[in-house]
Amino acid sequence: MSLRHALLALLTAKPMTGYDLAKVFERSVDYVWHAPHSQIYPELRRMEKGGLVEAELSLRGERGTKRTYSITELGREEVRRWVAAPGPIEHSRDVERLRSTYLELADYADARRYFTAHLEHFSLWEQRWDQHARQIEALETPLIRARLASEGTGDPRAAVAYKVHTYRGLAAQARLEVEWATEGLALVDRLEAASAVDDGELLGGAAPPGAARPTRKRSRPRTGGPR
Amino acid sequence: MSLRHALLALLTAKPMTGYDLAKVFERSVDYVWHAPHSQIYPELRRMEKGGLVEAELSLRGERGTKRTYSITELGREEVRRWVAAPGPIEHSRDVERLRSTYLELADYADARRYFTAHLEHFSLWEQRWDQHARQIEALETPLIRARLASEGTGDPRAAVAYKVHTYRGLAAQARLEVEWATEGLALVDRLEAASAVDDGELLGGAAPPGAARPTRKRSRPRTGGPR
DNA sequence: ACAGCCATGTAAGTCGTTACATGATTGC
DNA sequence: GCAATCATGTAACGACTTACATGGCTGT
Repeated sequence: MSLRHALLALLTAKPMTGYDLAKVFERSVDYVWHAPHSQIYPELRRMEKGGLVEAELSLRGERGTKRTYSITELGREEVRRWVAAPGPIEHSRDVERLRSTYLELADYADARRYFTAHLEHFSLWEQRWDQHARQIEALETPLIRARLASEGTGDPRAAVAYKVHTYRGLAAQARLEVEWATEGLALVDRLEAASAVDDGELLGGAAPPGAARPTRKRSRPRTGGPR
Repeated sequence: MSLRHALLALLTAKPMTGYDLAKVFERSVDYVWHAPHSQIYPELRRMEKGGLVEAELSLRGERGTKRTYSITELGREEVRRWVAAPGPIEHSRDVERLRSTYLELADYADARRYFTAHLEHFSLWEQRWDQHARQIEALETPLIRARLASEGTGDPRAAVAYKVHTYRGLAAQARLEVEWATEGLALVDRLEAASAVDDGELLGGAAPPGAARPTRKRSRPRTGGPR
């Protein structure tokens, strides 16, 4: 139920509509979680029923109603409880690592594409997270300003410090991913070079000495890339 | 559909039963993904229907049937396609970071508990992943031996190298998490010290000069920890 | 005989993705 | 008038969790 707590946490800063919240999730700034509006609207309704949030209605045209949600005291308690209750940490489930475990099934060109895409993705995110950390530190985002202006949300210096620490942590993670991908590219180079040497030896007629190395078998010809 | 590909990738090493596969996922070794048997058995059936795997049946008692699955050529193609096709990297969705963003809602003792639990969790995993990388490098796990003995699975040196690189990457990630949590603990100390100083000043009667600092308001008394 | 592991499943429910669907307001 | 953005929903489907349920084999 993390979506619920993410929404409650955001609403401690200021009242927002479902649309606002979806924006924060989707295209913005507060990037540690993600959810589409199709998940957000029903969840807000459920939370309203549960008394965790309250909606202020305003009409738009004949039929449209805009619902601006604020967190209730019950909601505040719930989010406090959630932050303070650690609970066991979830299992890692990382598609990219899963894929990289089996890169030997692809050819060198594909492996390079894989690591290159990884590198580009995470160097983009490193920048985003790092910049976001700096913006929060400088109190430049609307959300952190709203949060500091709001009452009953704990020590404001702590609010800033924890967020900065979180986003810097994410940036450091991304930096590590970039390093890992760079090393991955170097690894592909080494593997390809080693394989080329073997082929040379084989062409030269001399089998590698002593090695009980299993047959290297290409189950089908490579489709692209020089070798 | 990563479960499907994880299963297919494991079956490239050797034929296994659902139980074997669940073991690999749950309590073992190949830890980059996780799935319970309740997810594995139906998925194997679906893959069998789709012709990606084949089951060899053996009877156990009157009614029991053991199904040992092997990957088919179609399955091999599917897993190769999956490894070679990068596809966009998924959004990060990290409950722990989400929580740490809002630690100001908890008290200092809870924040310390949070970072301590994080630290312990990831230092355990760092060891596991690092050890696993070393075991694969030394060809000590049954699975990597089976894989090297099997045919048509690409360059065996690459198979080892990519796995080692993956698990070392995971270990490095875990190491970073440990550092992050350690810094987090230091941060809590600093925040608490700063807050104690403020209280001292306030008790001494002198308001801090010039600062347009928002009111620090404790919405309810802290429940634990010295201050 | 009993414990522990081997072995396979079903069911209910939640969470999340993707696509479908509608309409209002604002600025050019 | 049109495009972009504001604003809110539903539906179908797939992924994942947790609990329930059953029975065989092996060693002590």
